[in-house]
Amino acid sequence: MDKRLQIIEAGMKLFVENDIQATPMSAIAKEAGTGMGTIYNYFATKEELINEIYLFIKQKQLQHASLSNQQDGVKPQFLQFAETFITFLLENPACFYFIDQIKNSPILTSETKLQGLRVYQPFLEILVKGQQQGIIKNIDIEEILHFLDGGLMGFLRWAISNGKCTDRSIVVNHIQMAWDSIKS
Amino acid sequence: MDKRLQIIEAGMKLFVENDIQATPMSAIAKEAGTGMGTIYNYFATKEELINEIYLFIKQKQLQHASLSNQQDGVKPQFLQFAETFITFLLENPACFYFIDQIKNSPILTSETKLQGLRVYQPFLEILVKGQQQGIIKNIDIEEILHFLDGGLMGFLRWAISNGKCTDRSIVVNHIQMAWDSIKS
Amino acid sequence: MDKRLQIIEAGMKLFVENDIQATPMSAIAKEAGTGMGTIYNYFATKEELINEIYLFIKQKQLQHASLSNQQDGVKPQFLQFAETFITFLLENPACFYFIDQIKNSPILTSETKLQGLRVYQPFLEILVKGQQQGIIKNIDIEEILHFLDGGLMGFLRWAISNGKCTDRSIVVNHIQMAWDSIKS
Amino acid sequence: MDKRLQIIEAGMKLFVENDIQATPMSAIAKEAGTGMGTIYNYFATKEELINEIYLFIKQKQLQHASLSNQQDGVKPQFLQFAETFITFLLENPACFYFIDQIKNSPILTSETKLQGLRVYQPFLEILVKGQQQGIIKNIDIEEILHFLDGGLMGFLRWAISNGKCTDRSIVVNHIQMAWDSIKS
DNA sequence: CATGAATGAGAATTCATTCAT
DNA sequence: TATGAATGAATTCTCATTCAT
Repeated sequence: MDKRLQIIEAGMKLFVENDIQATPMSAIAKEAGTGMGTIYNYFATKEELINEIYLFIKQKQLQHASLSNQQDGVKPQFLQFAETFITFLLENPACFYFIDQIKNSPILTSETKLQGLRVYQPFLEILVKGQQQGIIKNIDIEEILHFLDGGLMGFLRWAISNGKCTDRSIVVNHIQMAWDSIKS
Repeated sequence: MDKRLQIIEAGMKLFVENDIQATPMSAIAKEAGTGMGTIYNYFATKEELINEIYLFIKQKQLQHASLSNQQDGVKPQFLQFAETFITFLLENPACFYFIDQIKNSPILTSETKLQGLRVYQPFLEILVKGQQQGIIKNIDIEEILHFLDGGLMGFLRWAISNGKCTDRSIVVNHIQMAWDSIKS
Repeated sequence: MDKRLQIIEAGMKLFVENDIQATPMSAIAKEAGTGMGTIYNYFATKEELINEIYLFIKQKQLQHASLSNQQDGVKPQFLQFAETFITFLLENPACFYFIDQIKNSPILTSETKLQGLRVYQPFLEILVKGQQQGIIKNIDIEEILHFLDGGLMGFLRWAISNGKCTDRSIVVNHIQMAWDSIKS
Repeated sequence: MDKRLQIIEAGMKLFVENDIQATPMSAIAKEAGTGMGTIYNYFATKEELINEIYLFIKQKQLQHASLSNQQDGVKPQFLQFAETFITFLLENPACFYFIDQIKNSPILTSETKLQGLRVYQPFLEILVKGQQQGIIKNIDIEEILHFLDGGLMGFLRWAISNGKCTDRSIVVNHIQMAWDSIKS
């Protein structure tokens, strides 16, 4: 019924399966069970569709992460946030692959990239608090963020590609490395 | 004179400036100062050209990194290797952007990806030695590698995009985080 | 209005005028009054278009020939069939040229060639009946067929090239030679 | 040693195996064991090469046929000529395929076609003599020729494609049909 | 809103021919 | 005379987007 959602989901599926540039809009229409023109009623261009899929995923990530950040200590909050973050992507590999594929592409507008960063807002606050308390290294917060984000994505790429999605020990390992890298 | 090299360099330049799928072979020919057909005397398809550019960069990375690994301790070796690695990419941003853009694309053949991994061989040996000496965390070596690689690329993406290429302090920060994340 | 038909007819016309390999798809589009892409909505490749034109002509031949084969004797039936066959091609020289040009080309799939042979079905039946009645030489039916077909095409090539299309006497001559060659 | 001959033979071989338009000059150079440019020392264009191959085959046909036409009667001469003609092509299928492929192509110049017709000169003389003696149908000599030529080629196409090259009975059948078709 | 046939600019690739060695 | 790397015009085919129904 919700054509817009159908199109977003069909697009994500095919973009991930075949690469964005190898996925014609017609294939998305077919997968979504709509006509070609219908897509253009909701998204002005292919690029806009891609941007909207990106934001759709980011939205889901945010919902997932914000459910539980009521802990008080910096370290527990960090661990908690990292785990929910990882878990979401491990459980939604299509989301991971899409984000990984598009993250650095000029197809994303700077506005979209900016909105995407909101997902990290809770994370930034934790880091800042940690720095104030002297628990976390006194390094430019953005530098830390990009290091952690890159490490996370690299780890997930390996984990998902090698079918380790259900192996909890590697998640623990990863969070351990992440925390050790930034604690004072 | 060396047409092959001219083409590789023109390809890298344009692929990085405009995105691969937005760069027609004709543009590469023009940039390289050759005819269209000449490219196809050296590379059977656009995909082969891309694979060869990837291997060309990896080759340069390897030469750069292997210059100096005569240190004896695990930590100094690690720091040394990480620094040369980072330095090379900071000084050759086009190489970084190309690798970052193509690394996970299905355009790269598995054979190419395999050859690309050779760059990390010295690194792997350091990590293994470190684990044997109990200096480095006892985590699957591949997991560590992908975490570090992802973190490095994420950090470089940020550093290069924000014009921090010449700021030596951030390199130090990064190496610090990298080492802390894996040491026991 | 019927784009498919327009394209088939434009293709036949140009292929015959200029040779197949000298006729770009763009020229066909122009002649048919459609866009380039429209052709590819109906025919997946140039080769498929060629195959379909061949079958289109064969279809027309079949319709033309099957109108009148109610005669009873073998000889009258033979003469009748031969004449309708010749007449059709004499009156549709473009069809003749196209068939003559493509008949032995590897561009035609074996499936297409097989379907094309259906045109000769009524003819084969006449020949078989003639052999049973001892009227026709007792030679492998396929050998006879290829001799007659070759002779017919050779004759038409000459007749059409020399503007004898309307000269009824040569048709009579031809049929005479054809019949004499196979009668016991 | 004789580069010209090597090139002609390589060209015939590849044109027959792959179709003319699918055979690049570079492939011919390779097959002939010469450089690309060498071909152009002997033949100004690809078309000229094709014309020369055609004439080369016609030349061989002529030599083969003219060996033995000393018989005196019209019918024996006819049978003799037809048989040598058929035999040559059955024994040299590449020649047959090449001629069959190119015979009606606009690639052949009218001059080339004219020269090619010389092969039939002895045949024409036999036919004329036969007509004068009332042995052969009183039909335009060219019409007869094209009928016979077409029938012959059609028959050979079938015979060679179906591996009947060594089956002498079909040659006899064919000559029988040919003679019956033209005799008074 | 929904549809999908029509469109044509644009891309990869081929290959006959040239010419410097 | 022999060579084969270099050339670029020409060709097939794709696909984002439009618009009449």
